[in-house]
Amino acid sequence: MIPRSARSSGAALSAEGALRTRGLRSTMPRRVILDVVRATDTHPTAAIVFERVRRRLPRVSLATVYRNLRRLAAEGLLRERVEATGLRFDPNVGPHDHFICVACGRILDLPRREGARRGRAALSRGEHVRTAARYGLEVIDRRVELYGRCRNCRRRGGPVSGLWRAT
Amino acid sequence: MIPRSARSSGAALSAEGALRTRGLRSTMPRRVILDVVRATDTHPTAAIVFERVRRRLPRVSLATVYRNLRRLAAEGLLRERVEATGLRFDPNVGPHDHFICVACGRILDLPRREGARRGRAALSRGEHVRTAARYGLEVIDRRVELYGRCRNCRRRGGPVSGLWRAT
DNA sequence: CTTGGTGCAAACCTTTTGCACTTTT
DNA sequence: AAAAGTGCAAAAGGTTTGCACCAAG
Repeated sequence: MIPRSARSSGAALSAEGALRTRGLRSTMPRRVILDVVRATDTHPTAAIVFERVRRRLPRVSLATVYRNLRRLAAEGLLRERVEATGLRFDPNVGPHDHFICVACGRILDLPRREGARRGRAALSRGEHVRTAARYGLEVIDRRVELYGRCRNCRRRGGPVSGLWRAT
Repeated sequence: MIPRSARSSGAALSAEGALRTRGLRSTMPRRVILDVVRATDTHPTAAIVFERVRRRLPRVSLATVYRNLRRLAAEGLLRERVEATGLRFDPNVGPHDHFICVACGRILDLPRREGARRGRAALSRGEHVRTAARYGLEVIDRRVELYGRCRNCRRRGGPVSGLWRAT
């Protein structure tokens, strides 16, 4: 949905380099964890990341995976998202929204309408921000999720699965 | 933010009546649980609901509170929301968005721009839906959360607390 | 050598489940 | 009387923490 090349701001840097810029020690588990999430476009859970990291480093512990995912998110190298199924991690740290297919469960990244512009100014427009401003609220960030059916599921007329719990 | 009178569609009905309309048995714990959440505008967790229900019915169990909150949400009498801190329950089942103050943690309901209209048609407009349509996605519902500082916190210049984990 | 990171196991918390008993219809 | 709901206790996730050992700067 979002061109791969633009997905992760700073993804141009190797894991090694990205860690350096944040003053984080470059340990083997940490590098692999970051690499694994970056190779992803499905917002993996900690368990999924753990499983994949283990293929490369059979001795890592789940605790290490959690500690690092949290840390990497805190440093802005990943984005953390709370889902009904648990925590998920997104290598795309730029501004974008999500579409969740209620038939197949897939999560798609959606570009922001104002995505072309940069910084705080990008948020000065848009209906939500205007609505909030009317109440004296200062908007810093936002989270938008659309629920529906993706192109494939529409085509094959897939039903809305039980996966769709209220948002 | 949203007038109390319009907060819960169907809130005009007593808990008793609301349960009837869904074919749910009207048991004492169930009525009190619904009443407690309805008396709320802070999206309480199950634990909070449990504590308040217990003041009126000292013998209820946490399991009963969970079972009923879930059931009431499934029947559309409450709305269930997944937060970092756990499940939260919202008596406002009409379409609305949320504003979360990153300084004090308060959650405010925001009316939808198209709130005046009704049904599926209400969603046919808006930037997100248009964006999604461009990708062949059919939008059924959406969840919007704005993060920022509320009027009070702006006034007293409160800092953005550590409460603000990435969304 | 010092600081920070790691593995392991145990602890934690929130949510769910099995079962015998009670209440609603 | 049948069906649905309840309390209790135990189980089940998913995530965090304490601690002794190890590695990076």
